[in-house]
Amino acid sequence: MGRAPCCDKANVKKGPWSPEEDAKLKAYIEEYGTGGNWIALPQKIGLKRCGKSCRLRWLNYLRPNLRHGGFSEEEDNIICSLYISIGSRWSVIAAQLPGRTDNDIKNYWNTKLKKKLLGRGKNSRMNRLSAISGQDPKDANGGEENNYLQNLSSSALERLQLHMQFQNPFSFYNNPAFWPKLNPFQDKTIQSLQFLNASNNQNNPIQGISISPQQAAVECSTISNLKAEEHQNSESSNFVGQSNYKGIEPVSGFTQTELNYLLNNESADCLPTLSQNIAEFDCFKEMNETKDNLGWWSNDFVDANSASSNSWDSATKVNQSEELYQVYTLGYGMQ
DNA sequence: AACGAATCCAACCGCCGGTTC
DNA sequence: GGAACCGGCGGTTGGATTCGT
Repeated sequence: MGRAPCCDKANVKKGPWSPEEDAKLKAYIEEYGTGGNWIALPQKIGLKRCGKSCRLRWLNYLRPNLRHGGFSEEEDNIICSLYISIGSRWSVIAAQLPGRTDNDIKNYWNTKLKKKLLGRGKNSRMNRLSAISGQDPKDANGGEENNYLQNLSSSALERLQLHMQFQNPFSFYNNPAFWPKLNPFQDKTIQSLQFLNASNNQNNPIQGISISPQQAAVECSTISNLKAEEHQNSESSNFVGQSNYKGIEPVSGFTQTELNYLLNNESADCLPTLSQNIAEFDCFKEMNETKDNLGWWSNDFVDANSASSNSWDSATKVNQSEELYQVYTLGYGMQ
């Protein structure tokens, strides 16, 4: 049996709100509150609107103390940092920015901040390729890479790209207590890695691999429940302080200086590791060009997932880890 | 000035989890 | 216990606006 619609869609108005509708809704809520029932609200007021639409209008536009546009650099940093840490949980991010709505932040990220952030890295790569080859940067970045990108969800890709710009000292594979029980997906990864190892020249082991296939598979797996719970438990305690967002220490480990560099073109001279990584920044550079370093994967993968996993249900975990598995296997030509 | 492309953002959609009955 | 209901959320859409040629 299907779910009953929240309203009679044939008799509700859709589209932009008129000033009269806004005034009615605002006046009623300010005087009587929502009454704990958005669905019944439009009928009480005499609005031909869906209750959900009323709720959205109130929350995103009419309620007091809202700010629109004009995001500060500090807010940019917070949004960026939180996005990298917890993903597209806009309501959580909005909770750290007084006066901002999740919708506003989501739009701001999608239209401006994302481009600002990822554009930097992309340009760095393009410029580097251009300098090396003398080619037009647009041509230097082959179509094959674009095919990889098309196979990824934007969220997974963005966050992976951002994570790749930094070295994270947290070593997942050095902490067996965090290793989850293997599931079929992980077994698949193991098999792929074993195949990869077997097909590689035994005398030419992949340089720099410091982990076993089992360990790599663990890293490519869904993040362990332990890490998820750990983060979930720590999440609320992180978001405390004089202002709402003071005290946040994102799981990604971005420092203020690093974020300033990414967002505001500040100097990276004082960031040897960062500047090195930025200069080489591209999602699949290491995969495509060297196949010799899995170090970034272990840390970044684990970190990206652990940070966002606290809201995953089991199906989502599988899907997201599958996405990252795609990153992994596509990059190494396993598929 | 005119047109198409790109961008912005308000609003909608559908899913999920919690609550109520 | 489970169906119905509701609020909340993130993803997506499409109209309006701005930009580039």
